[in-house]
Amino acid sequence: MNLKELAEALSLSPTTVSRALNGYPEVSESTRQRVVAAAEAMNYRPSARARSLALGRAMAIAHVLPRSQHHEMVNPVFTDFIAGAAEVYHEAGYSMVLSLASTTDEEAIYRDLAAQRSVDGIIVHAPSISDSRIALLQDIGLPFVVHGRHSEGPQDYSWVDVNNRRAFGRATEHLIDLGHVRISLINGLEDMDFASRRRSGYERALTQRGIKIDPSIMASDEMTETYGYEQAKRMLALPCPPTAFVVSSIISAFGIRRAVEEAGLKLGRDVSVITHDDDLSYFRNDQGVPVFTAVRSSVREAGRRAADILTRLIDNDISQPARHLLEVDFVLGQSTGPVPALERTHI
Amino acid sequence: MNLKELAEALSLSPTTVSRALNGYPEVSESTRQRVVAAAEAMNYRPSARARSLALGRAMAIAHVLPRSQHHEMVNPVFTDFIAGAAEVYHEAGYSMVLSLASTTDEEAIYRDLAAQRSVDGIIVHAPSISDSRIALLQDIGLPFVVHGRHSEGPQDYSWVDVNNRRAFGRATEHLIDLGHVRISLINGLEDMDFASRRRSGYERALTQRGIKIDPSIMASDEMTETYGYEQAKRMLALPCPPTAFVVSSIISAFGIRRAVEEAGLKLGRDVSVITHDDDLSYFRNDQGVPVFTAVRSSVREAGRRAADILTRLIDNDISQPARHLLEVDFVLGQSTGPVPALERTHI
DNA sequence: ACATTTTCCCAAAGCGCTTTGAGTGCGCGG
DNA sequence: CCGCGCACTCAAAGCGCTTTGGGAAAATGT
Repeated sequence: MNLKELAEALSLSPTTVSRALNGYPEVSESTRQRVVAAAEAMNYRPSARARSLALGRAMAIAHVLPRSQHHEMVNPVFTDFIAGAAEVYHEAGYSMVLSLASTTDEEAIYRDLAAQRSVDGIIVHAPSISDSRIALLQDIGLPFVVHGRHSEGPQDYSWVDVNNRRAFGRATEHLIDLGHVRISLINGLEDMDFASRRRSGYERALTQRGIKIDPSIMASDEMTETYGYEQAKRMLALPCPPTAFVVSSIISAFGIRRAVEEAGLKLGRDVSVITHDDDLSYFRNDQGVPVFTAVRSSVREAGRRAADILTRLIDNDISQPARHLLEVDFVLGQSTGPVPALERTHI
Repeated sequence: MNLKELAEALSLSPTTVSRALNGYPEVSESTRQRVVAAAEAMNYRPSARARSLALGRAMAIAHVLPRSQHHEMVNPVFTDFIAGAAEVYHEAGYSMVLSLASTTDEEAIYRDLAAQRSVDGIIVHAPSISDSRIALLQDIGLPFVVHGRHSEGPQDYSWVDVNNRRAFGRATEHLIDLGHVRISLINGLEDMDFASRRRSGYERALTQRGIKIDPSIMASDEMTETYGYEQAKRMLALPCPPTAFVVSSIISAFGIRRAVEEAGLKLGRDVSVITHDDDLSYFRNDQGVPVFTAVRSSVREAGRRAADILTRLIDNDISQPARHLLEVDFVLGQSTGPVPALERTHI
């Protein structure tokens, strides 16, 4: 069923039918209703391909997810980010196309997307510290919004990010307030911008309070459960083990929890943990007293914001780049407590 | 840069350029190379929209993810499934479009996708026991592959599924072999087909070994960490608590682990757990001796298989519906052991 | 030398929609 | 009764590509 057939069935011209369906004033209300009813009855939908060809708009937005070459994994926070973004797209009539990119063919993928004109805009995920994609996209001239930021390179672009530096600063300070000195950082991959900001917040807090930064209790990798476990296990076996951990992901925090308990210690008493909490739908940390003390920021909300900005950018509702810095909630859970008395003497 | 401009730049007709780029034999090798080189140099890519309009193929595949109304959550196993599927699509030149559907507008979404001809095929996720989408899609006539199956309704469709019944039968039998009698089932949502099959495997094993099925130690819900925790906590407080759990998701298994340890018990000694393990990239359960004894089947592999079947279906490489039943690996981990002596006398 | 393939290239139509520019038929005032 | 504006409707062009059906030049056969 295409427009022409529908028009014939109605004894109208395609022009009139098209105008009727798109609500143009040139067509009388009575025929408009007739057309709409017929379209409904015959289950007619305009072909998205033809429509977007004529309109010059794809009504689609691409999400390019980097696939880490180490574990070939896709970061699970994307499900929630995407769920948030999808709400906005659905509302605005956009569809979402997903590309997984190994860092090698990434540039080619962006160029293709732009040259093929198959999408109207792009959401950039997981920017690294000096991410070449941003300059590339500016060069290409396709609207885009970054989930996160990059520290080095052009700054006049739209992004939605968490105040990572402050969040990890606060987390670290809180642990210091509780008397902890040996505070470990279990962070994401070193070249990710968010990881670098978190480390900077952590280091600044330590330095300000006169605590020396100790690389032997800092780690950086893909944030899996196993990673958290292994690092915690290793560090707890050190001659002078950490009494607290600041962690970049609740998933790794679970791994730390496992290592702590395996060592016969108790979370919140013998060892404290503060984690970043993306408020993942399948890892809610908000029932009663949360399991983990956490700095929390909903990644789903970030998805909504990013999608909202991007659709506006495409519609030319806004011309200036929009930045959105989300502050975290500091939620007190069961995983933190004062440094054990025994340790205090250690200092 | 479009085809016409490129053709003009080369002093050739659009026809010839198109044929050259698509490797038709009617154009001489020398001009073909000239065209390809120019296209490369001028960074020309055919417009996907125009191409698919002319070709009648969208070169796109839709994944429709149901969004549960309870928690508005998107099942995190999708990231891995999608990662697997994306590998195949990339190879075959397809792009992937994602739709999140609340169960209410689901039917409309499928009809739209079909009528708009914006995709060439669909992957159906998370089928319920009698899933109306399958009959709907057959009716519409769009190629599709189901990740999972449905038990009631038409059977002549393509699917990729895990042998859930056997997997959970084996898991349950293993626990019985270890002397367990009070075996709990922590399952997914009741109306999901996979959950029903798993329950059936569990119940059959119990029945065959003469153990009564006890609904008070069976639960069914969205498989979050919290859910596992809460159910385990509740059940461990029963007058006659379970000594073992069969669990549908490693995420919930972590919740159970938390409840077990909070109760001062030890996994694998006091309480046994066997979980289904999708081999998620961020929850690897395969380092050294796995944390959990598990029935494992890579959901990423399932994604690859489903995508492979779908692309073949679209290309008419296969005409018959293809079914693919994946068997699980039974991996022995640290979370299982013989029933505690104390409990044995309980029987 | 001419007829006949073969090789290479092109003009034009068509995919299904939107949109421009141009009619129709109607009621209205003069 | 005529001409004008208004309210509707339509034919046709265009979006950027593929593909059909030729056609001219070059290569081959006799």
